[in-house]
Amino acid sequence: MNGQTLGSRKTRRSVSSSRIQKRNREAILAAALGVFAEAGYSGATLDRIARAAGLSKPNLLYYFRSKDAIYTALLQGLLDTWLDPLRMLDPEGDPVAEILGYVRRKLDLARDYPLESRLFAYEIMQGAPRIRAVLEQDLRSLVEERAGIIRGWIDRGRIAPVDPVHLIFSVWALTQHYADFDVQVRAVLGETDPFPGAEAHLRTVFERILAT
Amino acid sequence: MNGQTLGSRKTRRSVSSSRIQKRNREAILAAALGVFAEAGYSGATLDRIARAAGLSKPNLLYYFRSKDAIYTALLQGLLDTWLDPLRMLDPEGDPVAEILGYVRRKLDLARDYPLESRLFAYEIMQGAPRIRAVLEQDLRSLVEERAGIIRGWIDRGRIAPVDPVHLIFSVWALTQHYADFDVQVRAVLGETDPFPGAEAHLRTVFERILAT
DNA sequence: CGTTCGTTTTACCATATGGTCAAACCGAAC
DNA sequence: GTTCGGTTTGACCATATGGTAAAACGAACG
Repeated sequence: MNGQTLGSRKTRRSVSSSRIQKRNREAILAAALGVFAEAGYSGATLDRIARAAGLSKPNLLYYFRSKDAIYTALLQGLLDTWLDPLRMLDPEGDPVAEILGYVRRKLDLARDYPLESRLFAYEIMQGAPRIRAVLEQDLRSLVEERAGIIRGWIDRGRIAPVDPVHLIFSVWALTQHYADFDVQVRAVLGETDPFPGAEAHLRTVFERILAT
Repeated sequence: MNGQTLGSRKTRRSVSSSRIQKRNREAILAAALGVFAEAGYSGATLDRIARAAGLSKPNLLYYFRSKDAIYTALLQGLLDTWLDPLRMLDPEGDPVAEILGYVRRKLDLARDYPLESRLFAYEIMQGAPRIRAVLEQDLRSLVEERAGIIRGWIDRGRIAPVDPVHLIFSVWALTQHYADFDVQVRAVLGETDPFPGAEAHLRTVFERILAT
């Protein structure tokens, strides 16, 4: 039985150890998220992650068998959160409000989880080596399904005709831009917080795109 | 006098050597662009770049004094090309046509120079350590100036009111998305070439945003 | 031919980095 | 207090990688 096991028999002993496990694994993931998001996969070092997590490098490797394992764990936990806003599109709701709500939730994610956004961006830009399969299956079918909903709205004349898939791409692009290219955005805007402006802008933009 | 010198006295000798210099420097930059764009700065190795350029590593370092020098040279050459489309906004032209033209030129860049796009994206995402100053000065003033033009069009009622700076961000985001997140886009679309669809979509989108 | 000078290669180095291992540690149960 | 099992550490290793030095190469010129 090694340390990776998170099983929960053995009364007190294993309760307290699993508590430590939980705490440390979370600390590691949090630290790793910061480092990976800042430097990308290859730019991140175990030393930096360990230091950020307040552990020694071998101790870190006691909780995750490799750098890759940490990275993969992060990605795995991310994907669901990342696609949730899209899943929330309600076919029964008001089309414009639904899409505006989607945009808003996505922008909120970009604002509140910029590290996660960047991590994801790095992975995709590198060719998505570890999540390509997920993209080609889960993501693809989710997008197709949601695009179907949007197409239904268009067919019923509830919103102006647009390519639904490219519309979804546009939401991704416009919202993630504020997280991933944060530095550029701030360089242009000065010290102002970009997000209030972004929110207003995106609302206007999508209202106009969808208006019948 | 070392090899870095590109001076041009000494008749034939230096002509032929500068020819070699030019050829090899170009080969190195081309190779490095591919490698950096694929793996990011820290993921790229001199060995890979050298092999891709058909040179040995020490030979590579005969032409550029360091990995950083190669990277910096690439970035430097890039920035101008990247901002050109924005510079071409003609205050005298038809507002909608001008902005649509800008979008189109930017999308063409994304299609024809995806490596450059990704290189740029990596740099920004890493916090733009080597071009932050340029962003905060050249880029910022260029955007402000061009935003002024757009604002003028709005004031004269030629296009619908939008925040001009966020409008420019939107152009960047929407066009670069197709280059930088290419893998994701293709995963969703299947084997289809995304660009024809993207072009039609973006034309529609910006027409609606700008329509009075 | 032989010198010259830009170019290329061979051999090499220091450091960084992912990862291993066995010993030490430590709190809880007996 | 001793034992037990999970946890932590110090020492260490192999490899990768950015970079250097000096010798070898080769085409042009006298």
